[in-house]
Amino acid sequence: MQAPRDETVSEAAPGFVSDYLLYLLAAASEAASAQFHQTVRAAGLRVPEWRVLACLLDEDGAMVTQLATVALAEQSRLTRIILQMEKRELVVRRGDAADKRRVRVHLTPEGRSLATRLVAEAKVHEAELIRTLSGGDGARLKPALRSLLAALEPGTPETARRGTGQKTGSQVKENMD
Amino acid sequence: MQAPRDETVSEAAPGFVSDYLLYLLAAASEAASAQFHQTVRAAGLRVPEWRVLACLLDEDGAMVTQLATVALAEQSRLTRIILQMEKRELVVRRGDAADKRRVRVHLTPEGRSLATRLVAEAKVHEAELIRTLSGGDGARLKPALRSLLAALEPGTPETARRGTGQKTGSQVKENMD
DNA sequence: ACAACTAGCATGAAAAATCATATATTAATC
DNA sequence: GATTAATATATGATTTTTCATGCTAGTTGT
Repeated sequence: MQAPRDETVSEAAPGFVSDYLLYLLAAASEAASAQFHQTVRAAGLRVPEWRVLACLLDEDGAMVTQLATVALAEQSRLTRIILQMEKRELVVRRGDAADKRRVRVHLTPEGRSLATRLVAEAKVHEAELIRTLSGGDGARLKPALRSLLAALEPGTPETARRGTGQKTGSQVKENMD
Repeated sequence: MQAPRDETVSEAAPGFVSDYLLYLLAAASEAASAQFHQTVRAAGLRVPEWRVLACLLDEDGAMVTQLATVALAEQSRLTRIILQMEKRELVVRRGDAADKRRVRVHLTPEGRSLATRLVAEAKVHEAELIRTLSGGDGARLKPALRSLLAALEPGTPETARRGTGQKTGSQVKENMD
C-alpha cells in the first residue's frame, strides 16, 4: 500500500515533442539501435568502429573521409578512431599510390572476421526487429526512410560514386551535425 | 591480407550498410536534423538543450530524469546541462516539496520565449520537410516510426504517465543507451 | 611552370560525455 | 519502526569529441 501522491504528475501532455518528426527519428534510431549496440560493445567496439568495419566489408580500402560519412562521425574523429583500430589490428592504413593525400583503410584478417561475424548478427537482429513490427509497418519503414534520405542528400542517391578523383566541384557536403 | 586487385575500387557496392535498417534510421535522423540543428546552434543552444526547452514547453516542471529520457541523453549529462542552462537563466531548478530527491525544472520567461520561438520554427521546418517527401512517404513515415517505438519501448505506449503506482514488477528497465 | 586554390588527413587545446560512485531521500520488507 | 532496497540527482576523474587550424598533395588557370 503505497500512497503515491498523484500531485503534479497529471500530464498527459499533448506534446509537441512526441509527435515531432525529428524527435521520432532520433528516438526510434536510439531505441532500435540500443539492443544491437550492446552486442557491439560486447565485442569491444564502439558504435562508429562497428560502422567502420561494416563499411569496410562493403568496400575495403575506403578512404578516411568516406568512412566518416558512412559512420556518421566527423573526419577528425574518424582519423583517431582509425588510428586506434589500427593499433588493435583491426585495420591497416595504406597511402594511396595515385593520390598521396588519401589514406586507404583495409581490413586485417582479424578485422574482417569480426566484421563478418557482427554483420551476420546484425542481419539476424534486423530481421527479428522487422518481424515484430505490426502489419505493414515493417515493410513501409525502409522505403520511407530511403525516400527521406534521398530528399535530403544531394548527391549519392543510390549508386555511391567514389574512387577516381571525380571532384565535380560542388561536392556539397554539409550535412554532418 | 588481400591484394587490392583494383585500386580504384569502383564497385557500386551492393552494400549491407546502405540497406541496413539501423543505419537508415541513424542516417535519416542525422540528415533530417542537420538543417534544423543549425538553427538551434544559431540560437546558442546545443541539441540536448533545445530538446529540454521543447520538452519543458510541453511539460513545465519536469524532473531531470524525465528530461534525460526525452532529450535522449544520460542523466549525469542532463544534470550538467540543466545547471548550465540555469546559469544562462533559461530554466530554474526547484526542489520538489513532496519528494525532496526530485528537482523540478521550470522555464524562465527568457527560456519560454526562446523555446516558443524555436518550436514555431521547428514546426515550419517539419512541415516543409514532410512536404518534400515524395508521395505518401511523408504520411507513412511518422506512423511507421511510432510503430517501431511502440514495439521497442516497454512502458509508455502513448500517454506518458509516471508517478501513479502501478509497479508491475518488471516494467521499465533500461531503454537508454 | 607558377600561383592560387581545393582536397584529404592529422593534431593540439579546449569542451564535453561517460562511468562509477557518492549522497540524500523515499519506498518496501520483515 | 528499523533495516534494506530503490530512486533521484550530483560529482570526480578519465576518456572522447570537437574546433580550428596545420600541413602536404593534387588541381586549376594562365
